[in-house]
Amino acid sequence: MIDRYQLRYFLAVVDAGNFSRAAAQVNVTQPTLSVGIGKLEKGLGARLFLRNSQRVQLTEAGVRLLAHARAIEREFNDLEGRVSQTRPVGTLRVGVLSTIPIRLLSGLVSSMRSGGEEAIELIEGNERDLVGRLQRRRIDVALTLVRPGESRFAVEPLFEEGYSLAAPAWHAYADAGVVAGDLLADEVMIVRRHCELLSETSRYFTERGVRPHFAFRSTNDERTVALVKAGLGVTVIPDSYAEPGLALVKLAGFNHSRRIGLLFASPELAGETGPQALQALRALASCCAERVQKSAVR
Amino acid sequence: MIDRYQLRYFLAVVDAGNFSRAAAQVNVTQPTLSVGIGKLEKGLGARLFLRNSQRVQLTEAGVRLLAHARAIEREFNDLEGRVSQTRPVGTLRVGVLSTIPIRLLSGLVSSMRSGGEEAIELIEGNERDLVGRLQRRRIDVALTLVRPGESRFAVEPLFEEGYSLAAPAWHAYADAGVVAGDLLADEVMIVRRHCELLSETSRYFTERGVRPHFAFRSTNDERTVALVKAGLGVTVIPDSYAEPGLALVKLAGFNHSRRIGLLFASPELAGETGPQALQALRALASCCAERVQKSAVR
DNA sequence: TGAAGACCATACGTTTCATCTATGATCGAT
DNA sequence: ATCGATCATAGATGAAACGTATGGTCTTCA
Repeated sequence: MIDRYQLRYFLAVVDAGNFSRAAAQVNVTQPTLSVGIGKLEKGLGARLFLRNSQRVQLTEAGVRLLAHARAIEREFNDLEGRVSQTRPVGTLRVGVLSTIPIRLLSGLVSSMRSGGEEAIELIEGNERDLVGRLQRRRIDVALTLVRPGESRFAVEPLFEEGYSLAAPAWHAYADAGVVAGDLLADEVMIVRRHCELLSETSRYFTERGVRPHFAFRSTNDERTVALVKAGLGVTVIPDSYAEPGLALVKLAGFNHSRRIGLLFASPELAGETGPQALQALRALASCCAERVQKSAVR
Repeated sequence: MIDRYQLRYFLAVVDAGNFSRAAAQVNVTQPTLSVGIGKLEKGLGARLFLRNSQRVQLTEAGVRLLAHARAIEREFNDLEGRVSQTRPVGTLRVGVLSTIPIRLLSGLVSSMRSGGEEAIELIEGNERDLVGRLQRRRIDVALTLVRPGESRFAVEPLFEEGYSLAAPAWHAYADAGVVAGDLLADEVMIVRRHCELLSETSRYFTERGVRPHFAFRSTNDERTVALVKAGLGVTVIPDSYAEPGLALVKLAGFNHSRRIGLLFASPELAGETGPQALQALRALASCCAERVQKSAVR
């Protein structure tokens, strides 16, 4: 049965003119889009594109599909816009990367609660998820990773941070500052399954001949931190998770960092316009400034 | 993101008036439909049904969704009907249960090839799949399981068959006729993963204290038969898979059978109307008659 | 009032499949 | 020839759709 995502892929190819750009447009990789179009074609029993070199061209069946596909996508978007519970005006919908500690947002939330009648709504998700929501205007702003070449959205960078090995404060390496990866062969580890650097982290250790035992795998960083403090094991985690009782130690040769910032659904929001938006931005900014300061002091 | 299947569930509930009947209508279980509706509601951020006892009632958001959902489903159906490659008129689209041996269909195909200008098109699928295609008129007739209370489609029963243990012809039990399940403790087995009786089969053996070693798991019955004949192991399979070199032995106490027949997308097809349909039916019927005969001789 | 039945929700395990990474094939251009 | 651009294919993985089992809440009826 034909599914929605296949139509989105199809429309993206029509818009973009080739598979690779289309894949970027819908935030998937090129092979993913390729098999998606393949499934659609098989499902319909008709080729949709002529894959000449240098250009894809709609077949007759493709042209026929196009009208339907556009109609369906428009209707879906309508639906998502209109059926949802009408939120109070002045509500800022903020997407939050799920690998960002909620502690960073407490300040924002409380300042909004005390600061007037504007409301705020938080939506968690991974990077792809959030970008998708931004594109479809389901959120107004996202607190997420900022990639170097970001061109789809207006950006306001907030801070950059590294990753460290997190261990309980009483751990042998707690005060070391830096530790070499290959010394960690006997450490029990905890896997943060949704970490942006999951594959890089595992490569880092395997390259150093370390095959750690994993005591826990979770997508909940707050739980992970609690278990690290309790002594179950150690983990690799962004520096902003620093908190009392948790020691953060740099891993020698693990030189990754991430840039966190705000992505805006519409460029106008990025300016100084919109009282509630402005207020929220300021709150976030000050909040992050604090954090960076703490981290430096650490 | 809202997906097509969720809208189908939603429409089914609106049509059927309660979740259980709706689930039957879209060929899923009630819990499956329940969580599907739940996802849709969470995705929209609004309740769609008031679950009063005895009746579900549309909320305001539900009413708003209804129009969009109907429009989208209509458009999807249109699309599937119109965009597909126009097949030559007179083509009979036959759905075939994937656990039915293709050998049964060879006769049909060759008789169609020699029998005039009518064409035939075969579509494989499991039971749910085929029922879905029938309902959406993507196939004209399905050669599949016939359930006792079938009321959605016109039915033409063809034959009933049991299941047997399939072993190579030189196997110790090959000429036994019947064998007790608990004697098979040391047999290597092959799992037919899409078998309708997979869970019943595994229960049959566990109840008799048999925990077989599985040498192969496949969804391809022709490969399975080939491997059984080659001596890799034994398997439980419908009797119609009988062929030279393969011994079929009844399992004592394993008294399951399946009824195979034709389900028709439209009642008119079930009659004597339609020259090419008629011809195809006769071919199938005679084909199956042959098979039953062979099986009796076995 | 208590047992039974109809109905929906939840928990948990399994399987499917959308997606990823890695790699190959094809074609133009330099 | 080689490189870069493009799409296809293969294999692995993780998310989620789905089924089975079960529990809770009504209504009905003895």
